[in-house]
Amino acid sequence: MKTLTHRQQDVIEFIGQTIDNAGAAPTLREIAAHFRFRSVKAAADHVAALRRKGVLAGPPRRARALRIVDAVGDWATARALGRRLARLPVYGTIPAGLAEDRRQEARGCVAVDLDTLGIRPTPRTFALEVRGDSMIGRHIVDGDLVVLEHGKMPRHGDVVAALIDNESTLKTFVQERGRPPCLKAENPRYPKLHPVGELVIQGVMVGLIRKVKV
Amino acid sequence: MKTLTHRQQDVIEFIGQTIDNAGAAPTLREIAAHFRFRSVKAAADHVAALRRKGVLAGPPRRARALRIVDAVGDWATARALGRRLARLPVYGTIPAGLAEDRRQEARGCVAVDLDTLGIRPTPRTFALEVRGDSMIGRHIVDGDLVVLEHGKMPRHGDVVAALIDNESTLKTFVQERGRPPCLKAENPRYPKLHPVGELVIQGVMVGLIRKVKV
DNA sequence: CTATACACTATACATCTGTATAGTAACCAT
DNA sequence: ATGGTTACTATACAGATGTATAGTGTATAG
Repeated sequence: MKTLTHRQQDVIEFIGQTIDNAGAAPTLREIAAHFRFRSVKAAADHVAALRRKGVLAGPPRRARALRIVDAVGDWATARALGRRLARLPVYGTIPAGLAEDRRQEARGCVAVDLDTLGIRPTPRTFALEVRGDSMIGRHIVDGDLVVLEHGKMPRHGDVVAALIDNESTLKTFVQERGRPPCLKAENPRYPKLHPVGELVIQGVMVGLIRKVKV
Repeated sequence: MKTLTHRQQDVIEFIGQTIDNAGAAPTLREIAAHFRFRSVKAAADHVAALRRKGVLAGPPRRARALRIVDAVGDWATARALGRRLARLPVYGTIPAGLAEDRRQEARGCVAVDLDTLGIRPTPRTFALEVRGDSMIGRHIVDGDLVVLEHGKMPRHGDVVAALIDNESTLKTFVQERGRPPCLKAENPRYPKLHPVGELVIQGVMVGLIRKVKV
């Protein structure tokens, strides 16, 4: 990675501070005003250079859309940006397609501390309210809120949400060598195996939230 | 606090998600596009209403400068999305006194959506990282984060944190009529009963957060 | 019935914002 | 000396953006 000049470090530090304080990146003119540039181009040049060096990102031509790339390096700005929260849609049952319009079928929302759950804020992350005790063997009980990530490759032993008979159910993903993958319910009272072929894996479990009834 | 309409909750939820995903608040036209408004004014009206109700802030006439009034502050109740969030201290083991100095011994912090967990934001609410499987019978496993409320009266069957041999352990609170209350471990491999008399109940479980190792 | 809040459509406008062109000046390596 | 990078000034412009005016329809409360 290319190193940043002193001036460039100043600029990216100001951008980071503005993001932390104001919640949004500064405009080029705000950068220019802060450093008393008489020309916006000076700020634009700096931002362009920082983009070129890979420490700034974001779509072009968009106001306040600058994002600081979390870089590892000497200059990495020590930004203590608190905890990152994501607001995930909660489903009672996941609609079949899991397309764009997820929000409309969502039952509500849950704010999740990403650092605590150790997950990245994928737009395809969602929560599912568990019904029944088919996963009691994995200590997932009725009423639990399971956080799932869509589009992730399930591995052997992962808990997944699958669409069975037009209903979302939690199952354990079983993949033994030389055999086709199956789904297993973690409760002796439930049918043990389902073929995976015709099924749709809607998400892989990454976390769980339980509310204790008081 | 004025309540938000359903539509307003949708709008602020979208704003929050955009901030989380893109790093910057959406413009009025982006909001309008997302909800398929044919007029920007619809989005402007919603934002104005959310500003009036105190859940949105930020300087006017500035692009992407919307901020959701932060709820993750200290113990002061605030709201994001009409949701109240609290930042709870996490302990590996609860210090004996459970006095003021909790933050210093705290291992970390977890932001919790109070509405999801259905708890009130008591300053005496905290989290405990579970070690061992003494509560496996209640489907609490090693590594789980148990949210507890201090000072609450435990009732029969509640899961409580108790100080035993200078260590915090989770137990089930047992109170049968005509007998003194006891503590019970939910694992046959553990001693079943403890007298309550000399013990200190440090908190009553109100919620649980599980992180799935990936 | 009237008034008020809500949820919009349609159009317009001043300003904000990113980007561009055309330079100046200092420094550094070849 | 020559070309390249850095660090700016000055001016300009198209499109993005917040805000405003005018109006429609639908609830809900007094």
